[in-house]
Amino acid sequence: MTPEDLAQLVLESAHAAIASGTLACDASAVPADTKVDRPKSREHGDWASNIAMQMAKPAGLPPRSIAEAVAAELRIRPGVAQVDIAGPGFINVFLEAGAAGALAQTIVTEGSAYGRTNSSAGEKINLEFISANPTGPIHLGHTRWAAVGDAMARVLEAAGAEVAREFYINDRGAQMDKFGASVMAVANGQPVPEDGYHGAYVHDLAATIVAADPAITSLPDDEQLIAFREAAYALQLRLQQEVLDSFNTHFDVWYSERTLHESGAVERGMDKLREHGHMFEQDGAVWLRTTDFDDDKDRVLVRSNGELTYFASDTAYYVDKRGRGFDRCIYLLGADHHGYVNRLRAVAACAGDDADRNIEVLIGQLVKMMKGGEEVRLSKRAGNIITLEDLIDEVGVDAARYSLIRYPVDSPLVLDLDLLIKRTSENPVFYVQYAHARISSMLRQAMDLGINFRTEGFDPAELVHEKESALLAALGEFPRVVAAAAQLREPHRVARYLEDLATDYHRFYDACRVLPQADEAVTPTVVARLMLCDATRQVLSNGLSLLGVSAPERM
RNA sequence: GCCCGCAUAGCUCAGUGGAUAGAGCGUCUGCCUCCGGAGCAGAAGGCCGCAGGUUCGAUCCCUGCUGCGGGCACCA
Repeated sequence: MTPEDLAQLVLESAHAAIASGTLACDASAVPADTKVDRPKSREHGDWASNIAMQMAKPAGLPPRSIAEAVAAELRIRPGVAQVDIAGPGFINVFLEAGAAGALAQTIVTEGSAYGRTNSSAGEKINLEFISANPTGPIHLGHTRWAAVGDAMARVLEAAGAEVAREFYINDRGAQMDKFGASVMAVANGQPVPEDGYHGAYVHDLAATIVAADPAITSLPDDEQLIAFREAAYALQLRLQQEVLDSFNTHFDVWYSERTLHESGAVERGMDKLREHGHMFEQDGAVWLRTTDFDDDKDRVLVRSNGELTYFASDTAYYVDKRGRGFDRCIYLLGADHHGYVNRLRAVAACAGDDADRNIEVLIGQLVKMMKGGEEVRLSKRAGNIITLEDLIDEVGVDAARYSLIRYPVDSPLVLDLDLLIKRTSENPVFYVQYAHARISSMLRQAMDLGINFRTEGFDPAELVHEKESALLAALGEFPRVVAAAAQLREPHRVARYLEDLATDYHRFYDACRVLPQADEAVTPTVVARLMLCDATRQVLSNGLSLLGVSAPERM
């Protein structure tokens, strides 16, 4: 029995108590939905319901008497072993061992599908993250979203949402020219312009480009600038894509700002805004009156010199996303962009959308790296910027992703590189992966011993040990953890859950012998415990997969 | 000045209205003739920043204050 099944029984019981007259109130006092929680202390039961407190006010009855009436109905429901009332009106439920234990087989049968729900079904989400300029490597400022954004997409999909991961390429405007000029200067042995790009990577780009096309430096300056700009753009973009691929972060759409302009999307976006009457002209510029919707000041779309602002592209891009059928456009931005939140929301409102529904801007605080007790400021590769590639080289993909994902994004993050390369319990990713490897090892041995627990008569009622029922309860929570992580846009919940699950497993392992020793027989207990182990392994694997972290069978 | 976020154990941090507020590290004490000790059990350690409010009940929601971080372009 899953916790969701039990919650249904609780609702059923409440309605039954009213129908039979033992609970003297209207059926409308029963909430439409309810859930059961794991009590902090196991002595309180396997699961607890607070439905009596929820109903107290609408029913106009004391919570304890409601609890008594609901409990009486619950007691006669199948799978329920014992029901107690405690404190102000908690209903504590003990499940029959067979009902609780059956979950192990359910999980093994469902396999990688266990944990998937349709709690976010029907949502069509555009998830934009990173969107680094193609003028340099993916750096530390992008890494948090590279991991969290990707995990969020996976979690949303597991909750049934349709998700497009999108990367917006700012390949237009003055910065691109400065980028091209910088590479060109280096290639010609000249100093990089003051306002250009000075990273060491510019030298690598120049060298690669000249090696591929030695004649490039013989072109006239104006042609050469364009040639370098385009070659460097293509090369740098490919490098970004490669490093993100190696980081297990894959995008469905790489959206070029240039194509936005070439396709007429900018004009269409402006038309849409004009249509809703929030555009105006002043001082020779065209403005969007974002102050109609909570922005601090109005924003310029077309400068007095006739050039389109970056903001004009942003608005067009938003309108374009909506035109492609996404009803939720999620933006993942760094804290240094938090000033954009109100203006982006205002854009949605100016386009006639609901800023609370159609657009969501999530802000992540910044990331620092520490090593040897000091902040890391220098990159091996790029000179003055720490790159994602540096981080991967330093600690590996799994440790990097996991440690970036396991914290909520709304507080600043400090990565301790010394800790992340440690293969000890100080490093949570190894703690979780170790549990998976440990179980995998045991299952291999079971196979060597010829124990086929999947086909050998599983009796769920064997799983009666306190540590076994604690583990089962934890396993039962996985689907709702994933659903909550999706709904709240907080993939770190999955990581924290996995750490708790690993702890519950290790406790079980410590208390309960699984495999038969020496010449002992294969008992029903052995079979049942192996099923429980495999169920745990499956959930650890499913959870790690949602984070884009590997689940090793040996380590 | 205005806007956003944060404040929980010595340190790094979980905990989106429920029972005795948790984990890791650090400190102290135990557990491998036995399935992976990369593990487990226990001890010590707290004005959940301060003050009000809402609630049967607040670390959680609201207001004010204090402290810290970030942001306020006809830049990209």
